[in-house]
Amino acid sequence: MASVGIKDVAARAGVSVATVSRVLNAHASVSPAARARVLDAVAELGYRPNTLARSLRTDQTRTLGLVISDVLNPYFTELARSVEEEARALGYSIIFGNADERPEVQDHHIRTLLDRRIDGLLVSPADGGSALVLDAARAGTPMVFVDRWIPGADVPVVRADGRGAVRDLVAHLYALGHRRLAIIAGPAATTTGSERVEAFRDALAEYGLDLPAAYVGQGDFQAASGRRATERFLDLPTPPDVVFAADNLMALGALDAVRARGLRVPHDIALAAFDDIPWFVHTDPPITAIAQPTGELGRAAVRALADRIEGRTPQSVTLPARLVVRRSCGEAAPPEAPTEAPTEETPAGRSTP
Amino acid sequence: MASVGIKDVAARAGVSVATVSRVLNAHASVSPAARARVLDAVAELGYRPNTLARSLRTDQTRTLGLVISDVLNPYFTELARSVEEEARALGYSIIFGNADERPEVQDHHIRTLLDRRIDGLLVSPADGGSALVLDAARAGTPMVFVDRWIPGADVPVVRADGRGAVRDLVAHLYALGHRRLAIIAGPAATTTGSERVEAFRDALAEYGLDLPAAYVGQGDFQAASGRRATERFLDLPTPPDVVFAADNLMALGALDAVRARGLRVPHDIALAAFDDIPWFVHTDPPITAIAQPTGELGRAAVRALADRIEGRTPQSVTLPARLVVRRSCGEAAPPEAPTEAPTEETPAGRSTP
DNA sequence: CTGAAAGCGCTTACAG
DNA sequence: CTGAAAGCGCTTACAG
Repeated sequence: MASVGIKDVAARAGVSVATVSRVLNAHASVSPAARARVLDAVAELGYRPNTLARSLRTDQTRTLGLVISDVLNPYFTELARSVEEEARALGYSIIFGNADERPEVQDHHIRTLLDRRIDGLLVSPADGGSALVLDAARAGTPMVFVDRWIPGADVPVVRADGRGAVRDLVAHLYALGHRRLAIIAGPAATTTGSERVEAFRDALAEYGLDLPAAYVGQGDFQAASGRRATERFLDLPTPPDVVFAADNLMALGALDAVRARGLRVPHDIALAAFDDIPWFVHTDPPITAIAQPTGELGRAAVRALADRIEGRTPQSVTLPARLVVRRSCGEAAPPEAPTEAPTEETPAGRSTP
Repeated sequence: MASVGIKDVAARAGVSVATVSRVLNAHASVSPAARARVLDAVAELGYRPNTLARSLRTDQTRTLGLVISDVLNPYFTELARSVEEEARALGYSIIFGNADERPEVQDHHIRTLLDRRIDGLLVSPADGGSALVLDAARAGTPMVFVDRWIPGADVPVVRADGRGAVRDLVAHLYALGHRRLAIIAGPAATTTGSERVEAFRDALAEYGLDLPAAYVGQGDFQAASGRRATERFLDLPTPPDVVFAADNLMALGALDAVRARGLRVPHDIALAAFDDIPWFVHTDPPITAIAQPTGELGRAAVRALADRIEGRTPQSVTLPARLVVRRSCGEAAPPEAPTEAPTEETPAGRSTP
C-alpha cells in the first residue's frame, strides 16, 4: 500500500529526485543515460506521480469542472459526453456536477470544484444569477457558460440560437392550420427558460397570432412540470391546438398527461419539443423537435475555456438550432433514417399570412 | 487571485495556523474565544481550505471514482445520479469516468482516478478482466463492482438478478403463442452480456424451447449493434417471432431496423428489452421491459464502498429485477400510470407447457 | 547535465 | 488550550 514515490524511483535509478522529475516532465536537459535509467525504474516500480502533490506545487490541476443542470436530461448527457471527449483530447480531465435544476445543489458543486482548484469551470446555470458564480468569475476563475448563461457576467457564452428554428416551427404549425399555440416554458430565471418563450411569441406575432398568458405554462424543465402544465391547458375552456414544450423532458410529461386523458397526438392536440432525442423517432407519434448541435456546443465550450486558461482570447460561440419535422403536429412526414442521422428537414415555407 | 490561505486567516485571527486548522477540523480543545476569532476571520476573508494540500497531508480525498460503461445509456445515467446523491449524503464527492464501452477508455479513466488518489472506486467493467482493475484491487484499492463484475476478483458486487424476470418474460411470450425467440446479447466479456443470454436460454429450456445460434445476435450494448443484429434476424429464412434486446439502446436499434423494413411491432415481430426507461411508455408500441431497481443499486454500491473505506465489512448485494408488461409482444396491456411509476405487472402464469 | 534545498498549503504529534 | 516544527510528494530556481 505504501505507494511508490519519486524518492523510490530516484534511489532505484541512482539519481536525484530532481532528475526524475525532469525526465517525467520532459524538462530540458537530461543525459540519455540518466533518462533511460529513470524510465526503467519508473516501469519496474510501476511508479505513478501523485497528482495532488504535483498540483499543489504547480498550481494547476489540468482539470475542468462542468456543472450541468440535469444529468437525466439526454440533452445534457450528450453535452457532458462531448465536453469530456474534447477535454480529454486537449489533455484535461473533467469533473462533473449535476445540479438537478436546484440552485443550492449547483452551488454546492461549484464550491466543491473550486475547492479542488480546477483550472476552469464550464457552467450551465440552473438559476439567473448565482452570487457564487458571479463572484468566482469576478475573482478570475476561468469560466465559460454553455447553453444557458448569466447576463452581466464577463464570461464567454457557447450556445445555440433557436430563433430561426422556432420561426420555422411556427410556420409549420400555421401551415397545418393551427392557430391556438401554447408553450411550456422553463424557469424564467434561466436564459433558455425565457428566450424560448420570447422567440415563440415573436414568431407568433409574425403571423398575427397572440400568446395569451393562459397559453404559457410554467415548467421547470422536468417531466412532472410538463405534465401539470399540460393538464392545465387541457382544462381550459378553449384548450390550445398545439403544445410546444421547451425541453424534451417536459414533452415527456405532456405526453403522459395527454395519454392519461385518453386523448391522442396529434388528433386531439399537437405536440412539439425543444431538443431532439433518438427516441422521438419511435414515439407514438414521432415528435417534431428542434435539434441543437449539442456535440459541437460541448466541444466549442471546452475550446473556449482552454483558450481562456492558456492565455488566449476566448470566443463566444452561437450555433443555429434546426427544426426536424415529424408527425406530432399533424402532417405525415416522409420516412426517416434511423437513429444516428435524423433527417434534415426543409422547414415549411414562411410568408406573411 | 493570490487566494487566501490558512496563514492569512491565522494572522487575521491572531493565532497560529495550527489553531486555525484545529477549529476547521473540529479538533479537540480550542478556547471559545480563539474559535470565535478564527471563524470570524474565515468568514471575513472568505477562506476555503485547499483540498489538494489537505489531501496530500491526510492521504484521503473524500472522493470516490465511478467508472460507468456508457453515459448515454439512461440506465447508467440514472445509476450515476443515485451514486452521486448517496455519496454526497455520506460526505463524499464523485468523479465520473465514461468508458463508452471501450476498455482502453475505461482504463484511461481508472488510471486518472487512481492518480488523483481517490479513496475508492466503483466500477461497472466494460470488459471481462482488465489487468488494471485486477491489479488495483489486489494492491488494496477499495473497490466495489456495480451492475457488471469481474469474476475472480475479491471485490463486493452490487447488482440486479434478472433471472426471475427473464423467466417471467419467457412465460409471457410463451402464453402469447411465441415459439421462436431470439436475443440480442451484450459483449460476452461482460457479465451482463453473458448472463442475460444464459437466463434466457434456461428459461426457454423450461418450455422445451431451443435457442439456436442463429437466434443469438451479438451486440455491444449500443444502438447500432441492435440494428445490425435485428437486420440479420430479419434476413433469416425463418425469422424469429420475438427479439429480446439485452439493453435499452439495442432495443432502440432494433426498432430502427424494424421500421426501416416497413415492418411493425408487434404485428410482424415482437420486441422486449432489458432495462426500462420512461420513454418505453410512449413508444409505438409501448415496450415490454425488465426493470432494474437502479436507484437502489447505486445507493447500495456507495454504502458498500464507504463500508470498505471506513473499515467496516462491505456486503455484496443482489436485488431482483422485475418484468413490466406493455404491448410490444402482442398483448393489450392495461393503461399505465404516467412516467414516474410504471405499473407493476403480474407476470403471466408459469406452468410447464 | 545534475543535485541540494526551498516551498506549495495544509495537518498533527510533540512540548509546553 | 496553544504554537513551533516536521512532513505529505512533488517541482523548480539556484549553483555548480
